[in-house]
Amino acid sequence: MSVRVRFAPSPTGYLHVGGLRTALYNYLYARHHGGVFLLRIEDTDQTRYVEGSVEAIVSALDWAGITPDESPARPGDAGPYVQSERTELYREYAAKLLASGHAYYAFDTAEELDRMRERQKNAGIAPRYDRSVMRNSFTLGPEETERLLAEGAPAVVRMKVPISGEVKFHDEIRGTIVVPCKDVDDQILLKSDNFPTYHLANVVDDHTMNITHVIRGEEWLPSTPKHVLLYQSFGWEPPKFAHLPLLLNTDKSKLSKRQGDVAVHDYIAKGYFKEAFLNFIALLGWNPSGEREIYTLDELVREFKLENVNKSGAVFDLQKLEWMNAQYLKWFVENDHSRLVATMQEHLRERGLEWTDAYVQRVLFLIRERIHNINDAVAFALYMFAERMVDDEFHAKTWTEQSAGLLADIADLCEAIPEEEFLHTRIHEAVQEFLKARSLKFKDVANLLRLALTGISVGAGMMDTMEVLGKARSVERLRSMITYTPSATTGE
RNA sequence: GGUCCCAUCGACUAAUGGUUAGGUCACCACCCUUUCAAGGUGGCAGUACGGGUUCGAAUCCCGUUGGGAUCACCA
Repeated sequence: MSVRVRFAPSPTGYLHVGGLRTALYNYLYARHHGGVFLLRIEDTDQTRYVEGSVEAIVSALDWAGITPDESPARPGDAGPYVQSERTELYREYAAKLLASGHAYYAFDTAEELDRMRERQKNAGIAPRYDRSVMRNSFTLGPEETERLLAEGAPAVVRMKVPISGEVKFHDEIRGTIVVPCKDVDDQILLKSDNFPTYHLANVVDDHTMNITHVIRGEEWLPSTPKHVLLYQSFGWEPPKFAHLPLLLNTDKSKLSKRQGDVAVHDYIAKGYFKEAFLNFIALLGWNPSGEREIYTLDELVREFKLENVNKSGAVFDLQKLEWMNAQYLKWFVENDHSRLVATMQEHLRERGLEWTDAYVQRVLFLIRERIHNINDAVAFALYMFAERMVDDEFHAKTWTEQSAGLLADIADLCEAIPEEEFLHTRIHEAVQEFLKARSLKFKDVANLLRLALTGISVGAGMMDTMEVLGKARSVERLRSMITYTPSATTGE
């Protein structure tokens, strides 16, 4: 049977980076085996639904390029796999379980359940639905149950977990897992509002959608025995399970909003490349056993194997993400810069600045090894796009008695170079000649030039910077520095 | 607390019974140098602990400890 996997988020806001990794592994697994990757929206809890989150999830997936083969966002496809649109289906299946004796009705109120849990807590035992004392088909008897139902009393359907025995299943990543039935709760399957809970909907959907592999986060491991029991009750062959290690905060707890950004959109907004981001999260919990760090999506597809997925959680380390993004940045600047130039143009427009693509590209090339993220490019080299802002501290440290004279001479010397020869090699030549005549080293004027040309102490090489800046602007900046006076400080 | 999962440098990981326990990020030093980077070279740093099994254990088994997840009419 060919592989069919699904990513099944619930629409409660945004796509979590852990969710993206789960989606990615599902996608990689499907592509690797020539299978199908599906998206299913698990929205059976109407109270938690957040407007617009389905679109947010779909757009994040789209950004990453791991688009589902069939999805609710693509009308006309085999979907729609939106659970709230299939509630009738779950009710039918709940009825089957009721009929076969694998489920029963319960009429307890929220308060009664709270009290039950309170008692259990005080007695030091695990909170679990106590079938023998609560109000349900068993304690009430068939007639009373029928009467309550006929009256329309609020009722839920609970799964009837065997008293003894054990549930056993195989996890593709963790091996055999065994849990005693006595530790499995009589989970609610159908809520009193007639909506299914996750457990029922999930099992019914995975079966009816012919899902072959359930690849999901480790947080689902504890409820998997319930699911296995449900498959058995229905007489269905369960899919294969693979529970992925969690993505962790620095303190090793489950990656959460409290300790940093967890929404994929946050990282999109920060300017990370999808290639770098995918590469990075792919390697969190999985490794193809080599010493390589950089992989394209196609390469990930080719290499991906469930058996290489790790068992233990992985800390989401921003530093490594930064490094990886910088690697991709350099590569893109040198090989495929159109997207980057477009991004920079956007940032320039926001500042009311206008430059040609060709110029923007030259600046980008100039600074490509000094930034990690394309979003930093314009701010980093703002002096290339706008008037230079002089850092007064740098000025104070750099400026000496000789500075004015040196700048005047170098400005003259630059002026003498023909426009079309204003290239870094030619400028270098001229400056060296000048320095030699004065018995000076480049070191002696480097910071002065930097001050005049960029205003700040950090940046690309001076000759290259001048070439990109152009003759006119270079000369102008050198000259205007001569008469520059630092803005008056309050002490003066 | 019950149940389940997990355990190699600070972080991500490689090594599936025999390696001086390897690589990457971060950190440190040096080189390069025109500041800052980038790059190069080197360094720091790990098999949680205790028992077994074996000629031989990071690797298999048991226990301890530690961490995590989960225990809703949420997913």
